[in-house]
Formats: sequence, structure tokens, C-alpha cells
Amino acid sequence: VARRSTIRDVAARAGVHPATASRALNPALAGRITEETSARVREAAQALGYTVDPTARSLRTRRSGFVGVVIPDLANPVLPPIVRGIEETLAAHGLAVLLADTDNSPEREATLVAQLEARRCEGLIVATATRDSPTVRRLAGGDLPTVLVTRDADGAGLPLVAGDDDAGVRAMAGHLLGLGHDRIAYLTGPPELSTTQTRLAAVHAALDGARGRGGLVVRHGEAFTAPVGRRLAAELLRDRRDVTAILAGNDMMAVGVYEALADAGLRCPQDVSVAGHNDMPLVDRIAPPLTTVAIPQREIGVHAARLLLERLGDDAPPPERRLLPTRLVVRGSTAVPNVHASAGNVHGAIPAGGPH
Amino acid sequence: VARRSTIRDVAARAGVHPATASRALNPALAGRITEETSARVREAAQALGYTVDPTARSLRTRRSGFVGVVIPDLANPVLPPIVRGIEETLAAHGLAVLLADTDNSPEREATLVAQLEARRCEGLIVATATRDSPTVRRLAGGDLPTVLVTRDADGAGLPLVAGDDDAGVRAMAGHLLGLGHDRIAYLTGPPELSTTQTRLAAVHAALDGARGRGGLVVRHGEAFTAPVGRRLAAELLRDRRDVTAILAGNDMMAVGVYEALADAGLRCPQDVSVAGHNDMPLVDRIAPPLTTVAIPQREIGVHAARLLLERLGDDAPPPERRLLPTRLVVRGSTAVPNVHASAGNVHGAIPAGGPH
DNA sequence: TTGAAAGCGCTAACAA
DNA sequence: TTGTTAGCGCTTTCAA
Repeated sequence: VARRSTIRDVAARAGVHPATASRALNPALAGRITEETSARVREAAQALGYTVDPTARSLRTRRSGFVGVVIPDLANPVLPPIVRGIEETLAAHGLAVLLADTDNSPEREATLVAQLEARRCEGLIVATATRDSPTVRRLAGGDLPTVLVTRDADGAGLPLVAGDDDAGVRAMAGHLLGLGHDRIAYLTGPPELSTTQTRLAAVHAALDGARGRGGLVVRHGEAFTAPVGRRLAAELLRDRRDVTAILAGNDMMAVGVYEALADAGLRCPQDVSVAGHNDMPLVDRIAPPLTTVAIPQREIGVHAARLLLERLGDDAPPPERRLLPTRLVVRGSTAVPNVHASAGNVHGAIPAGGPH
Repeated sequence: VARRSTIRDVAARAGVHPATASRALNPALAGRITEETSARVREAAQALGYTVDPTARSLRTRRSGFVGVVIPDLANPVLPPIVRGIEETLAAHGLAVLLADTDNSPEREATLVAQLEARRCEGLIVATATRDSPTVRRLAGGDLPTVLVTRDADGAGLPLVAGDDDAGVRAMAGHLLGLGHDRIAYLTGPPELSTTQTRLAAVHAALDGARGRGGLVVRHGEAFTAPVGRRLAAELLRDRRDVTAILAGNDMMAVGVYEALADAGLRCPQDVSVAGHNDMPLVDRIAPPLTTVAIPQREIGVHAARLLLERLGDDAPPPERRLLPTRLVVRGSTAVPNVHASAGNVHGAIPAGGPH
């Protein structure tokens, strides 16, 4: 096994001092070195197959070249495209991604963030935030550049990139009102998540004033999953058989709502309209195809990475909240209330709003 | 911003030499140090909030604590659970995951693997292998411990963890034969992937001898995607209207087949049965629910990580090919040929085979 | 523009 | 069991 060649080997071969070789190989120092010397060094490096040892460089420069990405659960279909967007963007800037999956546990979040700090990450992109996460609060106070994605933390003042849920949910509410619904239920997740709060606030803003007051029922569940959606919908249908539309906090919950409707012998959309949020893969193929709000996942990742890159620079701009445009996607799960739909379902996509 | 404390600070506070402090903090050296000294050092470390600098340690020990995970496309729903399994298992052993997404490009594969090597990863888990990947061939010859997942490389002799596709496909073929199908088509991906080869070989083994010879038609496409599945199925139906069952290389292709059938005015499963492979999320909710082969994704990740951990040790065992049991999942997309199905669809899961 | 010297923080080898 | 010494490979002063 041949020993890996070092900067000394390169220097020796080029007949210069290691420091000179180092400088010749550093693009930032171009111009401060003779082109001839530089060429000789590059040639030597090439011949020896030299690549810099990032560990040694890190030790010296105090820059690790790593960014930590903290996610709640990679199996959540919203996240992979976001992670991809982050990874691509950072890789283009020579930064590598250290992936940490907390499995939705605050304790694991604390541990993993501590480990990422110990590994001297240059920055963090955090998708795990609960509104009151102590770990995130600590990060907000510290000097490790941090950007939140998808989920916000109260009062932390950290930069955030997310879909414009407010506009998306308002567009969805408008769509339902336009169809003539006035007994609408909103099934959502735990209040600890900003996602829950933001979407719920938008629902209230859009529906509280509309038509006969009291037309909106809200139910919280402990997670954004199909089983929880099913349970909430079942309970709802027991109490309030008169609802004409059920808005789910996300697509998985909507799938659970489908089950509860089937259990109750109700048809979607003829008896009850259902809508989701996220537009995850295959929801356009389920029965009925789900009306939902699409969020620009990869773009969210790209923008989060860009925001972090900005903050890694010398003059970090003030924390920015960047909300990317969502899109209302109308499919077959929503229809005019109490009317037997017969013709083909409406398909289409309507912009729901831009950054604000 | 307070300077981070170093081992020297800890040593000074504990009144010992830095080397002693280092030893006291190293669990592997327990017993070779006075318990009293050790306690004093730990106390000092605690008081100062000391955490070792992994960069400096790496430089000295020549171990980075990183494992590179190279995947073709994180947006492919099969992969996230595998990555999770890997990440969890390695994290439990103090190893961090460096994620690299090649976007299915051999060039990016080469570049990213080179970068992971440059970063001194201790090992690699590679899911991008094409059967003849030069990059993977080079890794097989080198001394960087490498484990392949899901996709094998010809003659590289590298350890591999994957689902037992052979058993899974044979079980599926048996299921179709059992229903009475004899005009069966297999739509699959590019021959460069071992996935294609393995599954195709199993299809041949199970179907070539069965019933009237010539009953099997095979078509290759350039990718395992819905549009490709749709195109292949459309072409197939143009040439061979008599097929009674279409076996798709994976679930996404199967979804494309659904579209082609609808385009051709054919019903599934009444006119043509369709089956997939992978059992990705929501294929149980599409219309009709897809019969498919489930693969133990997270388990594959866990075993890949374990195999790598073994090889990181001093006495690496010989390369092992570990195939994990798959499961035939029968849903509503397969039925007896040429019979109008009316009753509820069959649901169930049958073990398809174990490791061999 | 280049060379010399030093040191990032840690731990392995050797000595006591 | 502990201390001493040295050096991992690199880059950045400082001096020429």
C-alpha cells in the first residue's frame, strides 16, 4: 500500500519549499506566485496524484468544510428532496453534508447537535425545530451559523426557509368556499410545531369570517400520520356528521381521512371533500386523487443552503425568513357539497401565492 | 466568544500532563490509569465543558470517524429508509455519515468517491454501482473498506447487502402462474444494473419452462420510472395485445403500466394483471392497490452498516453477500386472467424466501 | 516572490 | 502509572 503523497513530496518534486507549494495550489493566492513556479507545482501534484489532507488543513485553518443537516425523519417523504437541494448546493461550494436523523426525539436532537458542534461543523441546517426547542434556542444564542427549514422556532430570530403555507392554505380555503362548503373541519398535528400553528392561523384567517360563523371545527392530533388522521376523522364524524369538507394538516393525514370516511360509509368527494398538504409522491394516483397544496421541496433545500452560505461569509446579513411560493393542486377529492359528482374530476394547478 | 478549551486546559486544571489527561479520557485505556487521576481529569473536563477536537485527533490517529454513503438519488423512495438504517447503526458506533448523491451520473460518482477518499472516510457504502462501474472496480482493488447495497458490481468481489430479489420475483412469478397466467411480459430497466439482471434471471428461471414456451416477453427501458413503464407498456400492447399479465421491474414502472392500460382502454386486473417490486409508500392506496414484492429497506441499511463495521476491524472476514428476505404482497392488481373480478380484492402477505 | 519557522490539538512511542 | 518528546500535514506569520 503506497503512502499517500503529501505537500512535502510535491514540493520536493517541484524543487520548492512546502509553503510555496501550498501557496501555488491555493487558487485564492493566484497572482502572488510566479506562474512558472505555480505550473511546476501543479504538474508535480498531478504526477503524484496529490490531494490535500482535509484533516490537516482543517486543523490549521479551523474550517472543517462540513455542514450539519438535522432532520426529524428521513422516511418522511417531504424531506429527501429538501436534503438533495441542500446537498447539491453546498457541494458546489466545497462543503460536505453531515446527516443527522433525530427520529423526532428532542433528546436525540440535543445529542446530535452537540456531536455536530464537536465535529466543528461550520454551520447547521435544522429541520427538527419544535417551537420551543431548547437546543434551537441555544443555537440561536450561539455563534454557530444556523438556518431553519420548514419548521420555525418561536422568538429565536433564526433565518428560516419554508413553503408559504399561509398563502397555500388560504388558497385551499378559498377553493373550498368557492365550491360552496361552509361546514369545514381542520385536522392537524401537535401545537408544538410551527407548521401546525402557521397553517391553523391561515385556516382561521380564511374561514372564521366566512358564511355562517361556527362553521369551522379544529382537531389536533399527536402526529401528522395516516393513523392519527383516521382517528381524528372518525371522532369528528361521530360528533359532527354535518361537515362537508375535511382539510387535513398534510397528505398522510388526508389518507387516514379517506379510511375513516370509508369506515363510516361516506364517499369522497360526493359526501365529503378532503384536501391535504405537501403533494407527496403518488397522491395523484390514489382514489380519489388528492387535492392538495404543493410545496417546492428541492427549492427550499437550495434556498436554505444559500442562506447558510451567506451567513458563513464575513458580513452575515440579518436573519431572513424566506417563504417560497406554494401551489394549489386541485384533483378529485374536492367537489361541490352534497351533489353526486359524475363527470371526470377537475384537474389543474393554480399558483397560490409568492414570497411575502 | 470564549476560546474552546483544549486538553492542555483540562490537564492544567487537573494538575497532570496533557498526555495523561488524554489517556484518562480515553475509555480504551481504562485500567492503565489511576482511578483517582482519571476522576480528577474527568471532573476538570466536565467543569471546562471540554470536548475533544475531532480534527486534531483524526490527524494524529489517522481515523476520521466518517463513513461515506454514496446513493444514486435520494428522491428514490427506496433509499431513505436504507440510509436511515445505515445512519442509526453507524451512529451507535461513533461513526458519522457523509452523504453523497450522484444523481445517477457515473462522472459524479467518480468525483464524489474521490472527494470522500480525500476526506479520509474510513469506509464507503455504495448504492450507485452499475455492473461495470470503473469507480467501483477501483474501490474493489483498493484498501478502502467498501460495502455495496442494493446493486452489485460484476466480479468486483465486494460485500453486498440487498433484498433477495431472486426469491421475491420467483414468488411473484409463482403467484401469476397460480392464477393461470401464461402470456406474461416483463418490463425492466437498463441491463447495466445488477437489479435488472438479477430480477430478469429469476423471471426466466421461473417462467421459461412453464406452460406454453414463448409465453414470456421481455422489454428493457432506460430507467425504472413511470414514464418509461408507460412507454414500454404502450409499445408492448401495440405488439402483443394477448398478454394477460405485466410484471414491472419496480413500482414506479408499474404505475406507468397502469397509465398505458388506461390509454389502451384496458382494465386492471380484469383485462391485464400488473405487479411491481419494492412496495413503496402509498402503492397500497392507488387504484387498484398494487401487488408487489416488499423489500426490507431499513434492514438492508442496518446490515450494510454492520458488514462495513466488521470490515473496519483488524481481521476483516471475507466479503459476504447478504440477501435479506423479501415478501410477496398480493393486492388488487393481480387476478385470474380474462375473468371479470367483482368481489373484494385479495389482500395478504406471504413470505417469499429467506437469505441463501 | 519565496523560504524559514512555528504551531493548530492531539496522542503514540518511549522513558522514567 | 505518568511524563517527555515528537510529529500527524498543513498553512500562515515573519523575514529575506
